[in-house]
Amino acid sequence: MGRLEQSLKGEDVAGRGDKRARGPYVARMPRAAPYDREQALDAALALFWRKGFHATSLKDLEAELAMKPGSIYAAFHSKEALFRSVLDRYAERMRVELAGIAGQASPLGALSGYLRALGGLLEAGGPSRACMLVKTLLETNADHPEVMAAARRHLDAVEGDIAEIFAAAKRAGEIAPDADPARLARRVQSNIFGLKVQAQRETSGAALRMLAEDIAAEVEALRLRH
Amino acid sequence: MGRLEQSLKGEDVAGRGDKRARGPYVARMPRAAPYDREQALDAALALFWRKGFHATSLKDLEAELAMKPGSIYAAFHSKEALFRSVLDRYAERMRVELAGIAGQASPLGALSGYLRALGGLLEAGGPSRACMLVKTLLETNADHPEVMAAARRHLDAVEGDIAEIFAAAKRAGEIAPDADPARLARRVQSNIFGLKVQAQRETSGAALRMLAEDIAAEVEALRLRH
DNA sequence: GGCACGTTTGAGCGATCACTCAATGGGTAG
DNA sequence: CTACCCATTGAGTGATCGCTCAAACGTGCC
Repeated sequence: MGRLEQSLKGEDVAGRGDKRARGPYVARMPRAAPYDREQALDAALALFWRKGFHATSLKDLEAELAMKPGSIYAAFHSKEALFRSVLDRYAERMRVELAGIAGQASPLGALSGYLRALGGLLEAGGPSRACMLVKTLLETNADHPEVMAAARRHLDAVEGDIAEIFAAAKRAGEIAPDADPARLARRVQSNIFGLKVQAQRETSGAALRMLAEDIAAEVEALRLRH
Repeated sequence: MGRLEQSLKGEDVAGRGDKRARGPYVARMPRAAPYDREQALDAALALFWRKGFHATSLKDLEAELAMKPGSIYAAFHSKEALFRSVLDRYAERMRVELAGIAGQASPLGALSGYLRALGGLLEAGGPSRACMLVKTLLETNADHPEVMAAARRHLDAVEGDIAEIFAAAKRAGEIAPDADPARLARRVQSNIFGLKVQAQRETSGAALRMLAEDIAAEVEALRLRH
């Protein structure tokens, strides 16, 4: 189990009470948590994704999570740690999407379909059009090395997932046997980066759909003719 | 003269002394400014480009510009106004680069050469590998609407400049007469966005060069065969 | 009911934020 | 040289930052 999944499983279900050392384990039902950790993380995700790390204050989080500062710190340790948990959550969801593509009968077709669907990004509601990993990569500097490292690690993992799609396409005989999945993956990932930045500009939906169409066509062009 | 150029000319050369209303103009040589405005703007550009708007504090600026807070406010009015001046400066320099391409005998060749050269981004020193306009677009929210609007406006202008390159290529007979410069421009701009984000990840220089090669080849593929 | 336990609370901590203004001092005109 | 003018100074403004902790409180066990 990778670090990513591990942290997503939720570093002990109710992560509080880890400040003082405790005696031997006593079977006792602790008080039911009056907040829903999953729900709180989702709320934090929406907030951080929309506003970014620096522009999100604890006051914002208190309001969005409906938690007092003490509770937030007991549950998540610090603003930065909460952000990292949220970033893990975001990356994991993105990876689940991509893992579904590699499993399809036609990985290449599924990928181009996924890319074409990104053309509708402006219509889809959500905290932000841009990729949270990219936003984090661009706004983070040496002052928060662990956040930056986490973003890079997640981007590497996503790139690997895309490479796996191409590997599957190769196994299915959809693309040339000598194709380089890693290189193709980097190219596709760059295309997604670029498209999502364009979506953040809020240009016309038509322009975005054309762009997605171009990108999807580029992937389809890899398909071998029989 | 566009707003961009106007603001770059430097909203009155020594922008101070505009606080109190003055009497009729008196010909008098003011004291020579003990700081160099151009140099200060360059220093601010490097700092803001590297750290972003939110993560750059006035204290950082005081150190980098070697100016005291009062002087900074007298010269640039506010942190946000200084940032906008700096963003204008950045965009103008980018546009100068692009304008040089459209003027070449082979605009298409010059463009693909420019793109291929982006493969060396990791070796080139500089405040950041990523595009400052994109960084600003992604980190800015409704709290700073004018900054966000400025970033969008500059990105539109840059896209227009790239479209002009394709228009020039069309006039030179390099690409198909029915090619759509606007669509091609958006595609190339997205490619640049994606590549610069990849550069910010600090992946290997070899991978970046391959990516730049792929992007340049895509542009060259538009060339008509004779 | 009463005790023990641990979570939640929220006022408030010191630090830092963007920013101001009375005082300073260097330069020019006469 | 003296007088004046204005750009520069930098200590200090109130607000907000991320964060803490003693007190209040709800829950399960006896």
